Amino acid sequence: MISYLTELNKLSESINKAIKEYGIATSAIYVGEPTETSFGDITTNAAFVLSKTLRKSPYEVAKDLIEKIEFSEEDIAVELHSSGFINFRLTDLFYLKFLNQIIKNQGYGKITVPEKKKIIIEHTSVNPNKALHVGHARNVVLGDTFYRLFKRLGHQVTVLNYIDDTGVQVADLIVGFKYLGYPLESDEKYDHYCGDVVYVNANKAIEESEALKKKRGEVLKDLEQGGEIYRYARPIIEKIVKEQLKSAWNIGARYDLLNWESHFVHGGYWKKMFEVLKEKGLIKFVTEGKHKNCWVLLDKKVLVRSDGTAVYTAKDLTYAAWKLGLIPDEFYYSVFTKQPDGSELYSTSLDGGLKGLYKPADEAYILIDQRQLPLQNLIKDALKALSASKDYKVIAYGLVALSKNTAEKIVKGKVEKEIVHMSGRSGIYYNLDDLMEAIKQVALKLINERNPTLPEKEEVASKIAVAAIRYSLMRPDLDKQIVFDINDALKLEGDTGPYIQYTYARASKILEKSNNEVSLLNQIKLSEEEKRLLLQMSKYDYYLFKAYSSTSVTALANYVHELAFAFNVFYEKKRVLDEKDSELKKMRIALVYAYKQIILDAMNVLGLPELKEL
RNA sequence: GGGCCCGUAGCUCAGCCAGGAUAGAGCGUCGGCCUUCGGAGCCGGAGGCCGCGGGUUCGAAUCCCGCCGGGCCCGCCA
Repeated sequence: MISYLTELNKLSESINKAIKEYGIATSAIYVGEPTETSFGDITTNAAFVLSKTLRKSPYEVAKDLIEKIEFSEEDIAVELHSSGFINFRLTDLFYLKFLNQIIKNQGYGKITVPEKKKIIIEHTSVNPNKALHVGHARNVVLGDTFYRLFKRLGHQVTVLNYIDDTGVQVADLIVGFKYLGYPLESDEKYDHYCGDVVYVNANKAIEESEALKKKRGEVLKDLEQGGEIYRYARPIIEKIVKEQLKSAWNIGARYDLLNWESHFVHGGYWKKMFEVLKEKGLIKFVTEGKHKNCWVLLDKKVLVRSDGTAVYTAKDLTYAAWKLGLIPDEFYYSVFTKQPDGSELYSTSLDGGLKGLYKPADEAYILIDQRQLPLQNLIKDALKALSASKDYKVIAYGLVALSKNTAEKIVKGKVEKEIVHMSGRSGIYYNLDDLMEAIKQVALKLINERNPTLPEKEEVASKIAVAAIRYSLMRPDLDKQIVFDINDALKLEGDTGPYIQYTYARASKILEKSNNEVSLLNQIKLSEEEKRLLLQMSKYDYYLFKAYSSTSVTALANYVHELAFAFNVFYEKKRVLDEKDSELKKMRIALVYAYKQIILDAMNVLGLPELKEL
């Protein structure tokens, strides 16, 4: 394998080896990208770190150290900077080998972690009583992107979606249908109808009526017990889930398994969990104080009330433990539906189907918004105490709120606050399907202006919308709150998903016109733009691993944008097809070919749909 | 009362984890590139006490402490 990362690792090793000759225990030696590209491709601050103990200037140390570092001069050139940084540059020969490798492999090649793991990732998990809004979309996009990343790195990944079909939100909806007379059918998309009309109004009515509150309590109890009302509700819920899935599929997501909360409840999983917790001494029965007669987890959180019923966190904990195989799996599994990517989506079941379909995971990831972090960390601590070898990983992200502007459009009136939080209950949210449609219309308009003869405009516009939505939701750092503004969301220029798709289309067009005549190179002569593009291309694996080890796709998305930018600069400055020098032309075709392979690979990881033309 | 996150250009954000070389993008703005392998592009200009104060250090946007501003969480609820 020839890549930036492999060269970086080799250098890092040999720098550390060279430092050992000084007999100094090293810590925090940086070997990596320099702050500015003009300094080189790889840099190290080793001389600064050593200068303290050696009592010499960084430059003096670097001058000496540089002689001790071993590397292949074929691939790397070294430079000593007057500041004391040692900078390395990849050579033309390195790039020649790198290009040929891609041409031979017809792609970047295998990028595999040293240790393949069984990973479970849970995302989406939206209450099945309404449509997905842009806040849920952040969860779906991040979850699906991590799934794609793990998969790309060679892990065995299972994607779960948890359906809370026994909660209050569903109970509200059922009250609306059963006692408030809302019709069971509608011409509207069903999840929109249920969320926008039935749930919002039912909730309002329930809050205002003690009698309805009592009814809701009965519904809730029946859902838990799997009685008559549960059987009435089940088909309604399934219909909503199917619509929610469509919205998620539309932006490129897929799942392996639906976990129904009712199956955990009716299957008695909490009782099993309770026994495990008791046996390991993680929960204690409290005999006095404010938690008298309750069972408390890790001296922090009540899990069983004084009346003997379990709190919601108990269900969360049970589910988490099940993922890691800490309680036995007694479910049956059956096919719920077929997905657009051709795969089958399974569902848990209590009566009939396959058994033991899913093996416990080594690592279980869950995507949550920041508000749930304290609770999920508690679960993480509890699981750690149950089994040290298993890893429960929480990926928390900032909330998606609405800008004042956008909120005013939804409530159709004045809004005081600069930022408005979405709320399914009060009907303040921007639905994902609506966003898709709005961006699609903008894209369609652009296509009609710029490329009116393009075939399958609708489909192309959809793919542009997917790229725009996914990129904008994965690009900000996880910690950052996103203030969603519809006017900003409709912009398709600059640092966006479509920008990246566009460079792929440009590369595809050139290759198509060259009749795809790509062949291995014997020599190489590179301009600044070409070298810069190749450098970016060689860094692909470096950023994939970085995204995995830091559990963040921000830097990866950023990198892909820079890669696309490097291609655009090359494209502006150098001609490919009308280049007179045949060797140069051959080299540039190879370069474009390699770019296309890598950007496509990257787009697959980020879930940006491929477009040969737009 | 206790805790978490954010604060970098007019706006939206990278960079902070592993301190180091002139703090970078996008949008907007002003100007340039249609003799176009497709302009959803490229090039340039203007625009920064990196929230404030202190500390550590030869060196701080980055680490530590305090404050200010914004968002959020903390029930035997779900």
